[in-house]
Amino acid sequence: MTDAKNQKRSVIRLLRSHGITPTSQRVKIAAALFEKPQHLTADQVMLMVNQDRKKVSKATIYNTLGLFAEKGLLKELTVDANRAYYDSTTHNHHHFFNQETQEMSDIAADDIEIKLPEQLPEGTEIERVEMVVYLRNKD
Amino acid sequence: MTDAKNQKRSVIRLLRSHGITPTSQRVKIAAALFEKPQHLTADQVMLMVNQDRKKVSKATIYNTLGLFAEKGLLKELTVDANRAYYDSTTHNHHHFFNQETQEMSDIAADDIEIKLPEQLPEGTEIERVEMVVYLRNKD
DNA sequence: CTGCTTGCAAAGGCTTTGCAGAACA
DNA sequence: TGTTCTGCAAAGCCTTTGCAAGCAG
Repeated sequence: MTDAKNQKRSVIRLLRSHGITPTSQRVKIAAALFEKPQHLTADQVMLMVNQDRKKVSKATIYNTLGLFAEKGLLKELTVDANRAYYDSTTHNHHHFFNQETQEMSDIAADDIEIKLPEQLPEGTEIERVEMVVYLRNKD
Repeated sequence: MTDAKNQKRSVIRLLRSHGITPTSQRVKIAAALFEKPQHLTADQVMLMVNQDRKKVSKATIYNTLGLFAEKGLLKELTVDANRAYYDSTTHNHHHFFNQETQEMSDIAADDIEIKLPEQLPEGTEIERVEMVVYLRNKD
């Protein structure tokens, strides 16, 4: 069996295991996303997925990214007020973001240390912690 | 002299000290913002400022908030993909953000501890660090 | 078959911009 | 008087939504 077919199968398995019906569009999007750890905007996903003849519509890209995030396959990041970024790696970690180049990279878990406050506002609990180190180019 | 007049004078001084020509609209906006530490969206500033007869236009609100942020009077926060928040306190600190209520609050500097990575991506330097603890209501 | 998905285009929310008139220095 | 600022409306960008046609189970 070819590698491509194997990859497709494992993507389908991944979707099913998260309660997502694997349509051809979703499989195509998932294959692009989960190929490697990366941080992508909806537009970038659109470009990756629409290289060939069979196009996936913008609406479906957005709906699918939203669905994947909701089902825990992706993490939506709030690093840039102008557009959403989706992280194909969902384990807990943080980010560098270079605003000049729009490039994001991960901060390895053991390169950072955060001691959170013990006192939270009345009646609340932590949902998640997002830390972003904004960078600029030197000189 | 009245307190209101004194407050107006100090706002004008503040603007001038940051190289901003104090027009009546800017003074009005600044007076609302710097009354106390707070986190406001453009819309909220609009509401605060337009209680009385003399209205400030939406364009001017946006332009002024952008100008204040550029001149270092305000800090623009990226906590919510849907809208920008402006923090009237610019010293370095972090935030709680309750997504259900849209409420933000400060995390006191000594309630938190962050050890940043020593290794930054090639050719970059840190511009700022933004950490947000996203909250949900308990139960 | 019956419901879930897709694609298109239109609508929506926040923010920026072009430009003419008003205010400032 | 020359420059800067304001307000209005229009435009822009990213994202969501309504709906008819298509596909999955």
